[in-house]
Amino acid sequence: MKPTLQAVAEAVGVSRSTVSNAYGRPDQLSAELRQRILDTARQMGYPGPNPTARSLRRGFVGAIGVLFTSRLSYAFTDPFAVRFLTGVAEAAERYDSSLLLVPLPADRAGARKAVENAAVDGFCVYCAGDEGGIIDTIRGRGLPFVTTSSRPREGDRWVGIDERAAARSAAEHLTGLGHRRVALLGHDVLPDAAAGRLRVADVADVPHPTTRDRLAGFADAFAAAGVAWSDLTVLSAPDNDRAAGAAAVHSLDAGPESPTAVLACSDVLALGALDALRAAGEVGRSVSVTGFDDIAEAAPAGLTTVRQPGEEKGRSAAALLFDPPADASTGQILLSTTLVVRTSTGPVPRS
Amino acid sequence: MKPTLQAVAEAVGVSRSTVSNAYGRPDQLSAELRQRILDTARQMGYPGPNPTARSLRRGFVGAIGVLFTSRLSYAFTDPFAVRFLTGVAEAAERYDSSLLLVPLPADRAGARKAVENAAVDGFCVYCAGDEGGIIDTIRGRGLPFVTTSSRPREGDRWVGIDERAAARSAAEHLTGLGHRRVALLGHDVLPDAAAGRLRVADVADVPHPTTRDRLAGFADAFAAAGVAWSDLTVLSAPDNDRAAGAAAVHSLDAGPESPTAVLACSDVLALGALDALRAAGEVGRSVSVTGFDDIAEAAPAGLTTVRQPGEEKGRSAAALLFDPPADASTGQILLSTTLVVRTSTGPVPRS
DNA sequence: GATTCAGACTGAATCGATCCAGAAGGAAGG
DNA sequence: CCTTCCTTCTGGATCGATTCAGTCTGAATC
Repeated sequence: MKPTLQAVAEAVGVSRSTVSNAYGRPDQLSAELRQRILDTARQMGYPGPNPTARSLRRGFVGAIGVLFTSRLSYAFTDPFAVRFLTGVAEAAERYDSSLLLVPLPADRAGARKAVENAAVDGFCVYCAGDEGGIIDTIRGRGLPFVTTSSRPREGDRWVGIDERAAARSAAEHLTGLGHRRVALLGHDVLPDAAAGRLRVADVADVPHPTTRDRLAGFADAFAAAGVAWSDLTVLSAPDNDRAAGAAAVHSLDAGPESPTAVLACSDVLALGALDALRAAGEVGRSVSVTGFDDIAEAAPAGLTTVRQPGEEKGRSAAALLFDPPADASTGQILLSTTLVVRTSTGPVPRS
Repeated sequence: MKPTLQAVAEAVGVSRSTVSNAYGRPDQLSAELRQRILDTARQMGYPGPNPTARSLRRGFVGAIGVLFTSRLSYAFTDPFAVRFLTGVAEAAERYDSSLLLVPLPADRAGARKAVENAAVDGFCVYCAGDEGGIIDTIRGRGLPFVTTSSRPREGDRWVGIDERAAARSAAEHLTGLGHRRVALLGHDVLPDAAAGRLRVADVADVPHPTTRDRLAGFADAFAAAGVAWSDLTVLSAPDNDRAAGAAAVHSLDAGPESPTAVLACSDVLALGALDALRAAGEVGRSVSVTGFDDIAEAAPAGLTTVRQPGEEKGRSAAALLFDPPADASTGQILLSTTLVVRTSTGPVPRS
């Protein structure tokens, strides 16, 4: 068993307070005594104050929690999530804080427990529409938190983009090129829905807020161009990855009535769409594709997409947690987006 | 202030133990009383047992630490490190444990402190040759740990590959194709060395164990083919990323005596090498390139490389931590590697 | 010589739970 | 009726530190 601070105190013949001070407040004791304490401590194999006990007494932990809506191990496979995490990590480094990644079990009760048991000073929540009442659980613990969901509650700290306007800009690019018959591709557009083509009565029915907002933004542009929501094809992918995007686009049957463009809610889905179109022989961009995020793979693939600052998002979220704005109304950071036009989009081919 | 367990106990009129049991050991009290306790707790806004206090008393935390040799935010930019982390996360999910990512300050003392202050039950150390005495600090705390460095100490838990043999296989592929004049490309080959071409008297001088072993493996194959270490060109990149790899290869001057192949110690460096060669107009693989790791970008780029199982490495490391082998001698897991031949390598062009 | 003051160190209270030996009460067994 | 045995609940010890109000000592000030 490792010795405790108490044991060191006894060995040196001083009080516990003094040993504690030797570690945490060097100015509270003479240099010689401090050295003597540290020496015997080392010699006894005392590893320094127990972090847990210290946290308990001090009332703070020195770590912030990061919560992902999806399974934790999936989060790492999503390039944009990784960029977010990179930003959070940068901030954590600067503030000398650790990052606690908390896996959330799929069941509501389990997720709740996981959040309640996390020893942290606050939370960064990545892209949750408060599925499973996570946010409420955090609030219940009285811990500060920052979300990146589309719908911040009044007074909550938040960092994000104008999802709807950003999506609209991509769609307007396509309407400008003459596209009217298009497919919208999102992840889990409707709950429990099969993959592939879907009938969605109303955009408001889409449960995931980010997907909903982006689809709505797409729809805005097409409405302005005279295309009704009901005339848009909606494709759903069961996962937010390349393969699922490809599979969804495969479900479209080719033909004179098939879409001239695919607007995806994320780059990974868009890249999948490109894969599928290439496999189907639709070379030379007979079908335009747009993505969202501008991940690293987008540029080499020539994907036209909406760029949002991933690392910046993470950095800002963490910063908002570490030094909270004096005025609560300053707690919402809106980041800007840019449409990046590459080769994956072009005018409607005359058939 | 949030109420404590004590406050709930008083409100219900029972002892603290009973409230504690209501949360942690439902079988220790009647169902009705338990319900009554839980109800008043909820109503009082009691968020459940304080995780830190619980950890202190119980003596375990429910989180494992993950340590990276490099800056934490850099780790996320390295695709192979992310795959490792994905594997660790998978295991953590299965074992209901959280992951504490601890940023290590650059200075030795700071790094030591960071490790000492981490509230965890054990550590996974990614790719450290015990820089800064990290391993010793962990050992000093008496915590279990798993390393992935090339040189495990007797009895330490470890998961990794035979770096030297794996590297040798890549080099043998090239000697088989007739290459004799080649460049070896690694990250920080010598301490404080300038980027680019380097004189390395002996492979043993390379400080980073992984780089050292891989370079040694390359050298083995060439030695067998009659090429001495001193006849090999060594290139050093200041960072382990694509840009640095490209820059290092740029420093080679073209000419009849220039290398016919570049053997990189990682895929990102190799991809950078390809970038540089392409930029220099060396199209049609007049220069062969090999990488190491087989990250996702390797296949689309046609990069010949040594595949090592990234997620598996993380998964095994975490598993080794969560359920330690009964027999200490079983604590070393050697994963296998495969040479994946793609289009980036070919026979020496006849000039 | 009395007073003040700074520096060095101590001790008890505290952080918020969990654990364990044991008490109280009632049911079952002989 | 007395034992034995459960079930249910209690109280105090404990986990390993930090904090803060003091105490003590010796030097400086007037």
